[in-house]
Amino acid sequence: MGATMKDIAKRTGLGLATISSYLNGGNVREKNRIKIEEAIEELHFEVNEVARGLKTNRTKTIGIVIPELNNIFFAEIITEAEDILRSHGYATMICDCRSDADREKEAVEFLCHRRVDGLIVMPTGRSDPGFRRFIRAGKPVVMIDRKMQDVSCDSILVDNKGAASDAVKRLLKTGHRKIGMIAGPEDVYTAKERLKGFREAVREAGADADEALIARGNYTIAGGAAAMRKLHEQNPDMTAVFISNYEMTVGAMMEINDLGIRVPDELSVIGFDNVDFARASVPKLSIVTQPTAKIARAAADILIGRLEGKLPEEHENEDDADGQKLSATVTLKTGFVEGRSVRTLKA
Amino acid sequence: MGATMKDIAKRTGLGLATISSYLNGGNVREKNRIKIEEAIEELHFEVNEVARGLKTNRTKTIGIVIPELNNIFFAEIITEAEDILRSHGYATMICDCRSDADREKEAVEFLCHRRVDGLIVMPTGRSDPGFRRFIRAGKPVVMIDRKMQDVSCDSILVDNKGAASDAVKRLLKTGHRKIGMIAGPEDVYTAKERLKGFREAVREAGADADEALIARGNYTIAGGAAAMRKLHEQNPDMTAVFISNYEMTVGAMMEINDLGIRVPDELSVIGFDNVDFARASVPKLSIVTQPTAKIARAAADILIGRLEGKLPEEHENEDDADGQKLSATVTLKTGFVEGRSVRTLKA
DNA sequence: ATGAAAGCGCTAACAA
DNA sequence: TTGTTAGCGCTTTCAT
Repeated sequence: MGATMKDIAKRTGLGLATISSYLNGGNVREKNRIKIEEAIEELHFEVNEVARGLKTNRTKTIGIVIPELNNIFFAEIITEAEDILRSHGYATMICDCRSDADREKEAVEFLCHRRVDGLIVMPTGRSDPGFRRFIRAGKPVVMIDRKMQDVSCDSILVDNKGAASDAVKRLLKTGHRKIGMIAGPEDVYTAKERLKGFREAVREAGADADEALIARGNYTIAGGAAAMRKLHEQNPDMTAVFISNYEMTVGAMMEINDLGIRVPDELSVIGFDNVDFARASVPKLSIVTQPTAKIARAAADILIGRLEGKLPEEHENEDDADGQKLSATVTLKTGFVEGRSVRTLKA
Repeated sequence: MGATMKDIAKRTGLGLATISSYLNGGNVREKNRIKIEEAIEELHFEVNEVARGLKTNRTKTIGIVIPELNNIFFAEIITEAEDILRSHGYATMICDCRSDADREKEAVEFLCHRRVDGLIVMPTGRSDPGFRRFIRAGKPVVMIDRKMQDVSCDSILVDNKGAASDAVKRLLKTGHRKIGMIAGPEDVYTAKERLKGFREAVREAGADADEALIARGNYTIAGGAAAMRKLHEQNPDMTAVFISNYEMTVGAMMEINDLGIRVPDELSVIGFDNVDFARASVPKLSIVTQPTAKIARAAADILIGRLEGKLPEEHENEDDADGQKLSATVTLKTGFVEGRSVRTLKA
């Protein structure tokens, strides 16, 4: 099958070390360089990254664990991250854990066995995904969309609270007082933050802070639809709604569609995340956007930095509490795309 | 760092072969089994898949090459395929090549170096993605959404022609005669097939077969929007339009939205692929759907079958023309989801 | 700059 | 059933 370095060595009459040196950018006499290149060409030699990985203990592979691949927000991040990582020679192993904590743990373990050099994780819920061992082994982990106090790893976050608060303020500014919110799961970090932002803005403005104006939607399409229906039933006088992720935005729009509610005449809407969907909606939706490409780049850059730059020294003594200090947290700003789904009230 | 088999051997006083046998499901005396399990537990031993891969020459890793990860159709397939593969112990390395033929080649090469055991490819265009060498090495390749005559690998297809023809027939049945189509790129297999189906149905029914009723849209949102505009301008009397993939459906809907065209009163629409989008549209879109889960399962099953079952014997003599016969082609049926975007004409 | 040799962690023959 | 040993393809001292 594939030719090996030995074959190249035989063919050129050189030693293994010379070939290896050539392959890794070392100095090789001009004459030999040519000989080697010829041999590689003729024998169709390709470095066996597996063998290299065994020897160097670095697989040049990054594991990515996500709740759902089939979700534009995550898919965009991964597309970008994979691109950057591959351009640095890193392969990407993706594990979709379908928003399930057990699968998440399995995935981390799976990737552990595969000896990935680092991990990008977008944790599903509250439970410990089990990558402590990973970190203890000195391998870098970057978390997206979640902060863990007791684990020392880098985090890439978005200003979720600010984004929600900003969206609500836009509604308030146009005269809305009875604003509903479709919130995410109680145990998800981003959902909590977004809800916080909502509450803060409502309270500050002295608008209606009735808890009945808040419905949980579980971050799914079905959840968004159900929450929309509930909000509509419980709050006949609600004039606007803020939906806090993309899937629920789709679900809510379906429900609005089904209920025959006209946007924005009867109900103003601010959604989340997907520009294309927003632009294709009738009327165009106003939405909060997240900087997916930046998130991906930040995650990939930090990971590569840790891997190739100055790694935080592996602490021999595991009970060293200082290890924590080394982790970084990047917080990115969200955006807003204006549509035609918000009505200005006369009142 | 991680414990190795040697450590387990020392700890238990057993030989390497016994440990290996245990790990691979071989027979081990009860006593020893327990000893081994204890040692594994205490030492936190985990098999090093890299070393195993080097030895067995099987990495238990599948490469997936796709045009766009950030695309629901592909994302759904990958989610499912990854799930199945992982449940069989295979890791998945994904390469997004952004619909670029050069990147596609790079990706295949990249995965080749990584010594993946097999490949799932959804080829971008016409050019040879360069996986011939792969096949020649006896490694299985499954192609999705494309057939190549001169390469012997398995293909998973969908009845694209039938799907398009069926969609058009629905329009014809409701009285439409001037039906536009937003077609995909000329060099993409699925696009060609869908266009064929459209033409066939139109011709059979004796409806208007004016070429001006066909606009190319490049399978992108922007392309779909531009094509929609063009169709609208060139065919003031067009009463229906069939859009042949998801991204273009979104784009077309945006444009329809911008142009202020009312669906279905002024224009009937049949789109493609994304049920959620269709249900969230106003009015609900009628669409052709593809069995993504089945596609993924077929691809994964065939691949695993080749890998674990009776591999087609590696032909010692490469010029054996008979190798071809062994490849399978699976063709799956599409579905249709009825919305409210098609108007029945009185005429 | 180059060669010889050891060894990464595992599997697989072969022996016992 | 279990132990011994060689070796997968590479990198990496250590000599030269």
